[in-house]
Amino acid sequence: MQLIRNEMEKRIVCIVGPTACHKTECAILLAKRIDGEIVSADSVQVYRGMDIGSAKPSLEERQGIPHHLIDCLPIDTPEFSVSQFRSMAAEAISEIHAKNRTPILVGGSGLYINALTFPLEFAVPRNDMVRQIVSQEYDENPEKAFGRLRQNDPETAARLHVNDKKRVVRALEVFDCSGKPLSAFGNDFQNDAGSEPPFLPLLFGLHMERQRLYERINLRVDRMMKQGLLEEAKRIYAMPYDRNLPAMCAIGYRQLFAYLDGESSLESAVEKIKQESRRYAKRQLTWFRRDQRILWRDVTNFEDEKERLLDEFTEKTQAFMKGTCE
RNA sequence: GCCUCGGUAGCUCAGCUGGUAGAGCAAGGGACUGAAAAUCCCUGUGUCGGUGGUUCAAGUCCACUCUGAGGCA
Repeated sequence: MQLIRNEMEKRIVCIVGPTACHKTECAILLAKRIDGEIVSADSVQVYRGMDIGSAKPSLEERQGIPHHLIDCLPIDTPEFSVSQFRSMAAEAISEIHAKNRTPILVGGSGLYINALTFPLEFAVPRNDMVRQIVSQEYDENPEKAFGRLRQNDPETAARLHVNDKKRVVRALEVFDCSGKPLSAFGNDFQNDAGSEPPFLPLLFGLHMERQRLYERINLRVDRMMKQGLLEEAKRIYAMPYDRNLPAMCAIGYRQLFAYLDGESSLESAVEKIKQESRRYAKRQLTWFRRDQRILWRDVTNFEDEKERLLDEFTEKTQAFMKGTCE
């Protein structure tokens, strides 16, 4: 009995997909129908002050539905990462469960979704000192550094490319800190090794015709500019933040900072934002496409079909939460 | 009407004296384990404007033709 109860408490609904694909609206509509609360899985919406560029839903758009993991960090947070996201999101989800409501995890940061739905360990915390040493080692001779990885962690080396500095350095950092290869931590989200994931997800994926998606992205960027994205970027630009902070690299802001630096025209910065957003959407699709758990729905004609779509999502969610699905 | 220079990948263009075409950008696909809106890898067949001709062989030479830009009358 206790077992079943715990099982129930681990269930969450997820809505994933590329940027500008109606995830936000869909999640809010679903939340209203099933008495849910929304947990954002978005690596930029966590930052306060990055509202327009990260496409945060306004209070009005949220329609009274509680949103978690939005606006919970200042921009100059140097070390926010997946594992912190996971513990904060896990806490939010538990609170929602405790209220007997349904958590709806929605967002486009694929790794964040996986951190909550696959048994990833993140066992070895980041170590800046070691990372710096290894990074230097890599800069001096990438081939040699990669050779050392191949020797100590052939499995991870086989997965990575020499040029992928971030990952090669991180893998060596893990080895140097723990004495164990990264691959020995045995968490693999392609075919999990049998250990328990933090939560049991029902995954809905939204997609649409590529051309339509790109149109929507372009239009949304234009709308953001009208809503004052430049002013928002200026406000952040005026602060003495380190340009290498994760938040400062976000699409929309980075390109406008380049404009404010005098490196490009405003027009070309806006074009760049659109292009980078389109490429981002493509990468998101690549990420989510390989996830066999996702139930995909075409939302090319979202406006016409949303009632029917929501009916289906509602029904599937209710069955899933009761445990009669699967 | 005449002269000149163009028309080659989605775009901008290379292609020497004939041997069935290649760069940049765009685009597409993939990877992803404490930076993930980040980071990295892979991918170039296209009526060489059209028709005919010369040639063993034509993007390349010739003729005609369509079309764009500029110049001269």
